[in-house]
Amino acid sequence: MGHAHTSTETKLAKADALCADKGLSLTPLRKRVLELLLESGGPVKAYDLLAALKPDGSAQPPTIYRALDFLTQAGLAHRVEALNAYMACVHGHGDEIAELFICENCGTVREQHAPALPDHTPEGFQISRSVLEHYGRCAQCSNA
Amino acid sequence: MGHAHTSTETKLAKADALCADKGLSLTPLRKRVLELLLESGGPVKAYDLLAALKPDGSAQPPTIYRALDFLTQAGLAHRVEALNAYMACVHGHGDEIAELFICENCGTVREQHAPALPDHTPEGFQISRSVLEHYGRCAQCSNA
DNA sequence: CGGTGTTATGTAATAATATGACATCAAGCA
DNA sequence: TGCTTGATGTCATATTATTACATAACACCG
Repeated sequence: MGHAHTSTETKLAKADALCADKGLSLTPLRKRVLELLLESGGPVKAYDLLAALKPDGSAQPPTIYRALDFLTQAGLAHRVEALNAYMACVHGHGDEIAELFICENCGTVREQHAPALPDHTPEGFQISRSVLEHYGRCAQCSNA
Repeated sequence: MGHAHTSTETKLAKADALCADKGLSLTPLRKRVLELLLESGGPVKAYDLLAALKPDGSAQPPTIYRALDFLTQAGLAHRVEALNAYMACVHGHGDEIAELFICENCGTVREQHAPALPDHTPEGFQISRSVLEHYGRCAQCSNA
């Protein structure tokens, strides 16, 4: 099978399994939002998802924010803080944090695990969530 | 003098010097905003700054956003991405990035330089700005 | 001195992002 | 059946940020 590009369906199936494991319910709505994120392949704005979900404009903001909350809690999506956007997260990071490289020119995002960030945590501080994002220009756009 | 707590005025003077160096102009308005940030000692929301600036409500949003843009460009303040807030940055980080530890309970933020983050930068990616923020509970609040 | 360009600020309007509150619905189960 | 719980629908509104254009301040040059 190689390591090539996993299909959206496969990823959705994985998400199903993962939710089943954790006792979470990946409802049709939530699954559809995840699918939209996967199809996009990059960060997507909440209101764009909302529009994609119901092109007639009939869906209200809480719909999408709730789905996104669920997906981020479940570890199936990240919020890209500095873009106010969201993206699918296919690889379950265990406790490792996601490290994002975001091209300000073309908008592509490269994601990787950030293994073993050196620890400067103040004595006694309990981390619940970490954000590590880099902005700049990707190789393509640097050359242009 | 010890290393104890540097006064706001001292920090403002430093900011003046720093701007002079770089050929930037720390106007009264910008300086006042920096002062407000310094006085607060923590992250402050844009609209709160706006209110503090002109308690009569006469100041408009662009006023504060422009000042904040200037300060962040000048390296005198950071935007705390995941809070949509801003805080003064007294120590000029050279090229090192700021690492923030943000207590979700009491709202305090501890800032440090993040020396030598291990480099996972994709080949050719040019970083212009990095965000490293940790959310959780500080020592005080963990115990409580 | 007057004109001209540049940077900073003022002001009005509106866009973009996000949440609160309450109603409804569907599934599981006492 | 009726109750409880979790999910979704819907309306209203709060919060955060930008666009566009007007004015002011100030240096520079003729």
